[in-house]
Amino acid sequence: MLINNESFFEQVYEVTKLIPKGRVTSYGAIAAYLGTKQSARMVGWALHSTTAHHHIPAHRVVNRNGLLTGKHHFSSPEAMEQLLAAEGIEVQNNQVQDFDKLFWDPSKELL
DNA sequence: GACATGACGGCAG
DNA sequence: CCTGCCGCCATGT
Repeated sequence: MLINNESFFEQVYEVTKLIPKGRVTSYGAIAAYLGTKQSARMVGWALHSTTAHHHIPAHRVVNRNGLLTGKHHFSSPEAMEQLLAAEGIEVQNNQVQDFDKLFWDPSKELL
C-alpha cells in the first residue's frame, strides 16, 4: 500500500469510507494503517473535519475500547448510535457490542 | 509565541 | 484489575 501520497486527512477519509457496512474500526487501527499509530489523536481530529464537510461514516469509527467517544460531535449524540443500529450494530451504554467481531482492521482486511 | 486541550493508545505503577 | 502519565499533531485562546 502506498502511503503518504495525499494529506493525512485525505487518507483517513478514504479508509473511513471503505469501512464495510455493519463493521467498525478504531482510530488506532486507522492511524496504524497510515503509519502514524502513535498519533491516533490526529485520526480523531481528521474525522472531526470529515463530519463537517464530507460525507464520511465516521460513526463506524470508535476508540480502541469500542466506546462511542465522539458521538457528541455528531449532529446529535443519538445520531451515532442510531446510524450504527441502522447497520445492525448493537450499541449499549455508548459501547459497541461484539466489538471484537465487528472490528474491521484496514491493514488486514483492506490489504 | 507559549500554554492548554482534544473523536486515542500504550506502558508503568 | 484499575489509575495515572506520556507521546503525538493540530487548533484555539
